[in-house]
Amino acid sequence: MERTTARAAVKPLRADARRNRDQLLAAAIALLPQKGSQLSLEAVARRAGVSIATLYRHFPTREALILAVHHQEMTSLADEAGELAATLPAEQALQRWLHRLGRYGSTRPGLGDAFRTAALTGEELLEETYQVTVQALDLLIAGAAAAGHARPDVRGGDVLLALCGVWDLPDTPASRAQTDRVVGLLLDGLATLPGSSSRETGEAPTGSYLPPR
Amino acid sequence: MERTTARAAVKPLRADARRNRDQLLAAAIALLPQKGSQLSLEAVARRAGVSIATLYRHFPTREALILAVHHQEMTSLADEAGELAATLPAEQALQRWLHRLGRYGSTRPGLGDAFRTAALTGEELLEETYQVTVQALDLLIAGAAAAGHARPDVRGGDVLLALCGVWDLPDTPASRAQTDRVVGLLLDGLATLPGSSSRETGEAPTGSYLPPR
DNA sequence: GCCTTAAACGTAGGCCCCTCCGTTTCACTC
DNA sequence: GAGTGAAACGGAGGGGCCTACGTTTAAGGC
Repeated sequence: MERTTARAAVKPLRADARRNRDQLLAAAIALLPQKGSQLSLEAVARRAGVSIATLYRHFPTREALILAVHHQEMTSLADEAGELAATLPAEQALQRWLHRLGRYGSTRPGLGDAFRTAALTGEELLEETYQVTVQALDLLIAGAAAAGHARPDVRGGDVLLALCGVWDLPDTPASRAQTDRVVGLLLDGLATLPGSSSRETGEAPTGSYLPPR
Repeated sequence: MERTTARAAVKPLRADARRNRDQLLAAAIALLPQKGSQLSLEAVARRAGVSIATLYRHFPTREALILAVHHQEMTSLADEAGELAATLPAEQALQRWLHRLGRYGSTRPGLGDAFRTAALTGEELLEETYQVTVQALDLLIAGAAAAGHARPDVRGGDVLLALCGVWDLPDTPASRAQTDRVVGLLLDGLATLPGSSSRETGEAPTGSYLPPR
């Protein structure tokens, strides 16, 4: 697992750039909880004491900024996935972590939007925070599949996109319950192996094409 | 089923208003396929030959416009749900229709975004097109649950939100396959009854609170 | 300590979003 | 067919998005 691929090759930032980047992140962290994914980028720049152009130089898109804010937390959440996989039966590891991910995302305004956009703009760009999350999911799914407790044909990206659909909702008891229901639904779907599935009787998709990677 | 609730009570529009509304819809239909959910509302207004204020008067939000564009098609898709429920075993009806919905949404740029926003802004406003879809899903799920082929604790809105997360992707073979995988995942999750579920061993959510409605 | 240069910066401007407010137009009555 | 009120309309403006382009500044060599 080399999730920090091609990271030693980056030049260190110039001092002023480093400082501005940190101030932008701090400003975004302060404004995100209230404004969610529709925070004003100009407001972030103002609060950081830099121009809007500087913000765009460091974070070329809104989603890049939001994902950068969550990068550290998401990375350590992904590390937990590795630990769970090492210490628990594969099935439980997957269950625990997916519940954790569900809770995490539903209390982070804007994260769902950012993940969706990251998935959309093509995984080519290896949007880092997104990739870290998908890889953690892939790891857990592969583990459970190897133990015969999950189907192998579903990808981490599939589960993530389905899950983060409910993250946009405001954080209320009702939407927390909804997140739990969706997590449970996805887990049960994952645990249904081909053969015991009821899917064969439905209108079959035209082909079971699986994209590379 | 009275999905056209409180519809006879609305006054007919004035002639000019009716005309402008139609022209706005036509313009949106023409622009949506290329631009998706980020089409320029000013461009829609220009193409329709009206001012931007008129657009906002008819469609107070971007999502209202997009959902209005899809209203007719979504309504007839929802009608098909009723027909399937009447002519097929409940389980198959659910499967067929969900696959159909998956395909439909993934070829309608902007629809996923609009549904997510409709869910977010509170179902109080009974955003019509959204409600029609959720009700169709609820109907099918209830039917399958009554036959013992679906769990009763999952709501149409849950499934819809999870599904439309993948709709934003551009329409490629890869993303069509992804939509199929997610639909399959959700169907299998729905078909897993409490008791046969593997969920009990995981980290349990704090409560099984179910919101009213 | 100066010089150089690539890196980083801010200003300005075009476009879009959305709303306020004064004006126009339809529909209905007499 | 003129009058009237409510409904619908457009212009204008403040603010955010994003980029082009000219200016400033940090970092390393001498």
